[in-house]
Amino acid sequence: MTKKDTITILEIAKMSGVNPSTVSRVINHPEMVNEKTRERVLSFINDYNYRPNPFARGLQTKRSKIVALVVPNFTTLSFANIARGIQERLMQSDYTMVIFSSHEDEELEKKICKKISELHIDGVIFASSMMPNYNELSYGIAKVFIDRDGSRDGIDTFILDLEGAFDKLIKYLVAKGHKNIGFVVGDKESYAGLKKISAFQKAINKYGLIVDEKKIVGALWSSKEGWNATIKLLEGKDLPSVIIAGSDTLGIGVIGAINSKGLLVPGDISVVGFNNEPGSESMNPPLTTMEYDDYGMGKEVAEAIIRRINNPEGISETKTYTMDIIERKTVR
Amino acid sequence: MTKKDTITILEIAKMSGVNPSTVSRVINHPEMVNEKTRERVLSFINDYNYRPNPFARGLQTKRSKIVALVVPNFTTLSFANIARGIQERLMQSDYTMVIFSSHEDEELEKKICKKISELHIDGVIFASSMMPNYNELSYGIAKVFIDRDGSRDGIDTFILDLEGAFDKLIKYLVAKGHKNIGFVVGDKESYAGLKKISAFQKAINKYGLIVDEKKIVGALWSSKEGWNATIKLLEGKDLPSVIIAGSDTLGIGVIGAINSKGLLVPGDISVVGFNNEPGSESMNPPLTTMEYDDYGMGKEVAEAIIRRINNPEGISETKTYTMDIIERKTVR
DNA sequence: GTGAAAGCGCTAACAG
DNA sequence: CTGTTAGCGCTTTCAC
Repeated sequence: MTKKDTITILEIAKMSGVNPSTVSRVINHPEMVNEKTRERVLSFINDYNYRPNPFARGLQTKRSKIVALVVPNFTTLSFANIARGIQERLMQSDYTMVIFSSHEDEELEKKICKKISELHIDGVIFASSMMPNYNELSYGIAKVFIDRDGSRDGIDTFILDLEGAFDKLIKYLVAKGHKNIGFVVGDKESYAGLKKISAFQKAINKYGLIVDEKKIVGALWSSKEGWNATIKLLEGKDLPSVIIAGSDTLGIGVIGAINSKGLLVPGDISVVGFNNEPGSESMNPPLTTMEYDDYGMGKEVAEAIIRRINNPEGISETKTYTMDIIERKTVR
Repeated sequence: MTKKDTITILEIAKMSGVNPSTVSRVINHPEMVNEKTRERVLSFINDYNYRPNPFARGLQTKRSKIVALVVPNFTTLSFANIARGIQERLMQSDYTMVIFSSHEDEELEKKICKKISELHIDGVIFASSMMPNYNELSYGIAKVFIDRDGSRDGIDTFILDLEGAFDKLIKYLVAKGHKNIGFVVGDKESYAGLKKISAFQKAINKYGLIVDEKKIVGALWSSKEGWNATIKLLEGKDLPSVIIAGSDTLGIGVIGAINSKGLLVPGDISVVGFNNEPGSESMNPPLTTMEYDDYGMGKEVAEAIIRRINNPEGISETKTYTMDIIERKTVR
């Protein structure tokens, strides 16, 4: 009720004593308008709080000023932080963000891509999504990938350097004397799981250890699953001296399982998590974990998609984010 | 590239040998069209995968088929689940969801409301948002409230029954012999915090205990804050026999702090969390907590906003969600 | 049951 | 630098 319902460009034009097209120029190409005229028009725009009707504008420009973010789920904290960064940066440039969750379901993702095309969304950010469903998108829509390499297709790419992360981590563990390393991955079939496994193996080899497949156990991404997977890991005689969890949430379960066997962390077995999720600092004992700047990544990703929308032809870039070890109390 | 770029209603009309208005009717009012014609038109629509241009349609109908969800943050898990429910239900009816986070910042929320009006969004779902910034919205936009009572303003309302939850919980604790109950609230200034405090006090009184203000300590919503707040609670001589945490995340810190003092959970002090966040089942020991069906709530909320969009005058409804105790191992 | 025509509000040539 | 004009693609009276 605060605002009069529909003030149009025509009315602003009349009041300012100019043609609608001049008002349009004031908004879209201010430099083309004489300063005096511009100021006058602007004052009416402000007084009446005029905003161009996005439908009419979109019909003409074929731009929606909407960017979509496609994530595999809403609950992974890291995505929430990325989303926050994206949202903030996008708003600055007058874009609106819509989020879609694919639930790691290929069919759903296909539907989402269709929807995105139908809505005439200007750009899409794919965060760790399925394979190339994105060709379901209308041709020419701006794209940015998070955690999936699109550089061959000329798509800007933001990658989390998992290989570097595991390199750092294994090196650190080896330096502490650990040789028998277990890994509770998370969902082995998921993209994130697959990448972690390969990075893990690579680092294990690099530091002269032997990859024991039995020490790599899968679990869906919940603590409970982490617990169960860890129990399996603990069944044999040959106990690992440290267990890496694919996420801190998983780590909760790992520690729980270890304790349930009457073993202590880190006295008997050390534990490392991933992502520095809230709570990990206050666990008992506080969990050593790996982290990166997801919020900052979100900002940069938003920056990239805006750039790409305005310059579809520009050469694509790849940016890598490194992870750092947050040392706390679960590694001995 | 999969799809030809722009197939319009005109082209479909030509191919089907009818007027554009007939195609429009097939889509929007199929019952007005002769069955034969309808089928023929429909077959072309499907073959060419025609979808009405949302700009043109919106310009005409003043509807965007977009619903906004305004949340105080992206990271609270309960919101993520609500969002998932909303998204799923909305997609079924061909609506798109946009999410905005206000960061509990009133200015930002005001800006968001403006933006929502500008975008001609059809409906807004406010999840535990600030005071009545919603009058910043354009008049007549459909509204639904989560966790804030709008019934006096004729707004559909979905409430989490915190009073009922605390009633249940305190009753349960009293039955187990607890008389000295501490409460690590979370942010005392936040809406959620305020409501929890008042529900807590009410229940305490009802069961004949005395409210000791010193036993109600604030904290921002992180585990670390929960830890610090708990340390304060544990400073006096008069230790509580049970501590309620405003969220499971907080609960992690509570348990950590208790342990850090050389005390055991639940041996020395019992702990109860809120929201049954993932991981709480696998904590050590598994955390007793309160839960409700946030995902289901999301679905119903979406249902309500769609109903409201299509029938702005209907009488408003209020639905209350109850919380249940998930008994695990932290209460003795 | 269907067609014709107008117009939603805006932007972008094209003149001047 | 500014006005004129056309038209984006759709829905909706109003006739027939």
